[in-house]
Formats: sequence, C-alpha cells, structure tokens
Amino acid sequence: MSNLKKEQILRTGQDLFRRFGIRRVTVGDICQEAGVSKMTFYKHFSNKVDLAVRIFGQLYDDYYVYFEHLFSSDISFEEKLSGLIKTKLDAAENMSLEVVHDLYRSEFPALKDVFEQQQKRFLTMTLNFIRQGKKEGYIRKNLSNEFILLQINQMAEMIRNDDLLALYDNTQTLTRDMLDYFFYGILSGKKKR
Amino acid sequence: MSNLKKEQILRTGQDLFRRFGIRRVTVGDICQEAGVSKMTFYKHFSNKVDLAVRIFGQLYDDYYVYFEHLFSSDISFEEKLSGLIKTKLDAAENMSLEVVHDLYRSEFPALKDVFEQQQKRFLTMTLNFIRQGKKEGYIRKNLSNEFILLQINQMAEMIRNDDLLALYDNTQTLTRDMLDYFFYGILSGKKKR
DNA sequence: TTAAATTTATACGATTTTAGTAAAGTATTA
DNA sequence: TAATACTTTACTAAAATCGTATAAATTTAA
Repeated sequence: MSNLKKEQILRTGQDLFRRFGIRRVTVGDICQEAGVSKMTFYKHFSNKVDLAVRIFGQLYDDYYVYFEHLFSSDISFEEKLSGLIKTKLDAAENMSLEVVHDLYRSEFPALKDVFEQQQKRFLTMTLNFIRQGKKEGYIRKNLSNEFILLQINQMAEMIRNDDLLALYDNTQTLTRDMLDYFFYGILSGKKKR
Repeated sequence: MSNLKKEQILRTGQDLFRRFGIRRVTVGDICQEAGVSKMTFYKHFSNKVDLAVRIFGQLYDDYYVYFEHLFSSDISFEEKLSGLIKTKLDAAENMSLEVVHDLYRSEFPALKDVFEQQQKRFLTMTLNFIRQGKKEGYIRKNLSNEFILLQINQMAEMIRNDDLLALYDNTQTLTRDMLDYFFYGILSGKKKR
C-alpha cells in the first residue's frame, strides 16, 4: 500500500524536525531513517518544506480540533482552562527550540505563512474563550485579555527555562505549580477551587 | 583576553554537538552561536573535527580523572561502584543519540580513534576495579568480569529506552532501580547493604 | 504465471551550502 | 605608537544536497 510509505515519511519527518529543526535535516536523512528511497519521497512530496508544511499544518489542526472539543465539552471552566494550558505546555515541551526557531523566523516563507496563520486561529479561539470566561464570571473582569494571553504564552516559554527546571524533579511538578499560580492569579473565585 | 573567545567556542561546540551530533553542525553554526567570527575559530582550531576531538577528549579525560579519584578515595566499595554507574548513566543521558552515533561509527576517523582509545582506557580501569572488588570479596567470584562489564554498559544503553522510561516519572528513579537490581545481582553480600 | 504497478538502486548534472583563506579595517591594550 | 585580537567582507574550491532519469528488482493483482 502506497500510504504506508507515505505515513512512514510523515512520521520520520516529524521526529527528525522536532529533534533537529528543519534546516539541519535533509531529504536524504528522512529517506534513510524512514527506509524509503528518494524517488518515493518525491512521489508524495515536492520538497522538504512541503513535507514540513503538511506535518505542522496537520499538527496544529489536530490541536485546534482538540481545543474546540475541549471548550464545548461538559466539564468545569477550570478544567477547560487547565486542559488548554497543559496541552500548550505539552506541545512546547515536545518541540525542540530548533523547530520553533525555524517556524518563527523561518528562512522558509511557505512555512512561516502556515505558522502565522495557525497562530492567528489559536489567538482568536483563546481570546473568545477568555471573553466567555469573563462573561460567565469565572475570570476576574479587571484583568485585560491581552494580559491573560501573555501569561499563557509566557508559561509555554517558561517550560524551557533551564534555571527554572533545575528547581524541579520533573516538568509535571513545574506544570502543576504554574497552573496553580495562574489560577490563583486570574480566577474570580466564583466556583470552588 | 584570547581565551575568553576560545572557551566560548568550546562551550558552544559542546552544546551543539551534544544536541545535534557532529555531522549536523557546521563551523558557521558554532561561530554564530558563540558570537565569534570564523577567522577566530580557525585561529584556535584547524577544523570542526579538531574542535570535536578536543572537546570530547577533554570530556573523557575529566571523567577519567574523576573515576581515578573516586576509586582511590576513602569510601565503601559499594559507594564507589554506585558512583561509577551513576556517572556513566549521567554521561549517557547528557549525550544525544546523535553524538554517540557520530562517535561510534564515525565518518570522522580522527574522532573515532580518540573515542576508541578512550574506550580502552575506561575498559582497563573498570576491569581493574572489578578484579579488585572480587579479590577483596565484594563481588561474587563466579561472575565473569566480561559479564559484569556487559551489565554496566547495558545500563548505559537502557537509560535511552523510551519504553522503559515511560514506566518512570523521572530518570533518577529508574537509575535507583537499576542500581538496586545490579547490586543484588553482583555483590557478594560481604558488607551490609 | 504473467502483467502491471510500485519501489529501489544508481547515477547524474545542477544547485546550494560549507570550508577555509585573504585582505582591509576596528578596538583595545601595553 | 605599535602590537594584538578580533571582525567584516569577499572570495574560491570543495563538498553536500537537490531533484530527476533510468533500469533493475520487488510487490501486487489478475
């Protein structure tokens, strides 16, 4: 089956890109690691950046679907917020600094476009979630939306701070502390904690 | 001061090599990351492999000196053995698979030589330690030295087994369990555990 | 078994990246 | 002032990588 090889390439690409970023990985690397010839690679993808676009596009789409499902599910507001941040932290942890660097200030325009577009989607979605949280009285109204967004993104970066990580045995504990701190800071105390 | 730049290059090289291996890192990468021009790089090192040889040579030398100090220090045999393995595990953990790959089946002969030579030194040293442990009655005599060596090296590889790691919250706990298992297996029980 | 389809291996020229050097200029220090 | 250490820019040669063509090998399906 043709899709077996294709999926193998996608898997391998994701693994290598995550670990080393996009610049440091060659098409040859991917083929060798995936056990696939170069010809089959180019049968499915037009080049390395195309592969990366599809991989990370899919990855962000998955996250997006997950968040939509999370926000509309029948759990407490606090659990939704916790799920949002935990997933963000998890995503941040699984991306090497290299990928993020390559995605952010990408030398690859096509990739940069995808990334910025997805960022916008997430921004809108998260802002809506915050607004609703305020409206329903879960989040203190005197905090600006932008400040809260900043805090959320700040956390995703903090997970990479080695000095901070050194204080903890594992990232789970750090995550717990950050969530705790965050909740105390923004939640209105309307519901029991 | 000239050594400031040189040490900066060494530090950066070690960091990049550990994370991405030697093949994936270019001289340009190192210079940029170290905030140093290419000319100064080539003033101190003749090329990338030369840099790698010096870095990993020094690294192994440091370990060697540490082990010599450990073995001759005034602590129990069990503590020495524990120190040996913990350090081995620590070293294994801090090396990405990439470096190990590049060092082992190196496309860089000069590097391979250094690596194999250092391996020999450690082998001899560790074997002597095992022999002495047997002679002094700490290690069960019916175990072959080769088997014990194999077990020690096996542990260093196990720390990279993802399936195994998934069972543990952190590597420290895994290390503890492995040490425990190892000690029960080889120690004679001459001294209190 | 045979025919068709898919994948691989190899080879290859074109392109890009990297290596390593040269020259000229800046900043610091003795 | 002279010397030292470093940077910037530019450059060529070498090496790596890209992307494709081809024929052989393998797999799939009829």
